[in-house]
Amino acid sequence: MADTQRQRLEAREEAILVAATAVLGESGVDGARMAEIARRADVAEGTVYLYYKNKHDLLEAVVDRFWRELTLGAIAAISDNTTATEQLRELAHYHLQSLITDFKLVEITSRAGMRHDEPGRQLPQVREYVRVFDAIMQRGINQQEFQANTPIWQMRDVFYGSLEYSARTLVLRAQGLDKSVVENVIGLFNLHRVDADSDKQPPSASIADHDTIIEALARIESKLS
Amino acid sequence: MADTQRQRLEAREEAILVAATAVLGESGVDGARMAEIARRADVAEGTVYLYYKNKHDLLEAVVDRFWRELTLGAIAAISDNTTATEQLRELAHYHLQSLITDFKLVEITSRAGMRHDEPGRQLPQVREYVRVFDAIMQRGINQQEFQANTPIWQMRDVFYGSLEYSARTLVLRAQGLDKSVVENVIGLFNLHRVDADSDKQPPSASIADHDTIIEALARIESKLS
DNA sequence: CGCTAAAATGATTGCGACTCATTATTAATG
DNA sequence: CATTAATAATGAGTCGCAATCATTTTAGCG
Repeated sequence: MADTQRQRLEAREEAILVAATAVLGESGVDGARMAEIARRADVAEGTVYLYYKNKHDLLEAVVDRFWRELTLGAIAAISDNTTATEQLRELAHYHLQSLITDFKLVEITSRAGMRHDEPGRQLPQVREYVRVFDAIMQRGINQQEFQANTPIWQMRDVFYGSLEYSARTLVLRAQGLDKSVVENVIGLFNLHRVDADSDKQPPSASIADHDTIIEALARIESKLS
Repeated sequence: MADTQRQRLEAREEAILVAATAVLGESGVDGARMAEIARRADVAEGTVYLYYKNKHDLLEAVVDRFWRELTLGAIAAISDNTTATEQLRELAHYHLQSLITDFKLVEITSRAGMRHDEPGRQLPQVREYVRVFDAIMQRGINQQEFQANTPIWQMRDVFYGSLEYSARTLVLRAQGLDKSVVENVIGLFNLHRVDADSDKQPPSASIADHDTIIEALARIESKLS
């Protein structure tokens, strides 16, 4: 049947993509050999080029899929009936965890977006991914949970920038996910609320996380009145 | 004279580095040809390899010099007799401006640090550069201008992460430096302004208890709205 | 000068991405 | 089924470029 034929083609394309993801993850972009990818996908080297124009194209496809799945995961990780702040916390936690787990693919991503003629370029699927943040933030602003005095794009850059740099640090130190990072980043967006109550802010603690608790209590307390 | 000889060698090395910086900036890492670099430095292709082991080595040297100069610029950009907050503002301004101006070299930097075996790796000179932030922040904490409840490395990641992402956005939109970004980032650090009476606090509970508390607080908070 | 070591050269090599003439497979048709 | 056209797959061969190295040039010194 024509249907089976089509499925076989899709299966081949998929096999190549899977093989490419594995090899790129293991060896990095420069270390990855097209011959090795073809071998693992169980196709001839020339066949790869029937499905992907060149190595960079294949790289983009791998990265694209990664972020598409990450987007789905992010949406799934967010509870429906909760505050924007809590959703932001869930997103931050999911994002940081993902970055740490697949940091190599994150690095490869920046590689895929590099074109000497168009600096700073982001892949479409990455742009799609960050919309998750935008949606939460917009809702938080609409419901006056967040203040709208800073443009969303700036908050987005703070959010993703902080988390990526934090992930890099944690990966570098071979630490796992550090929840205090998440709380710290979330805290950045509660700035103004906490500030309003700052006159009764207690002295600092020697342990960083301690303040996280105090701040959460402050937020809760402010909501009760 | 031996002195003249040495100077000639250094001049050659310098010429190669300058040529490499130009070509890499114009064509990107993959687009840059060693032959072109040699040509511009007015040496034979083989000569380049007397000074730099290979292309990646040359790339690292270019990036290394860039960040060394940036470090000097940052130190110069900071006033001596002012508050830590103001110094932070000056640093943020200088950093963002530099990132925008030389964004290509920033992208190339991440490329230079990529090694498939050691993810997240940062070049030594970049590590040196971020010390400028650390010094300011440490002083701010010592003088109780900032609170010490968040580890410096987390603040550093917030600072540089936010600014790099913001720079990317601004470059992408072909906007120039946006001072509101600087103010926004600085604002993040005024969050935890210290109150006059910051004294000792008892150490926190065990990690297990701590996480339980955080999660319980999150649940409670989410139910309040 | 002549001699030696250091420096520079560029033709040559090796590797790996990509091509393309050839072969194999599938679908269509009588 | 046999025949044929169209589509898919192959892998030996091409080509571009980083890196090498046998050869030549230059510098230092008595």
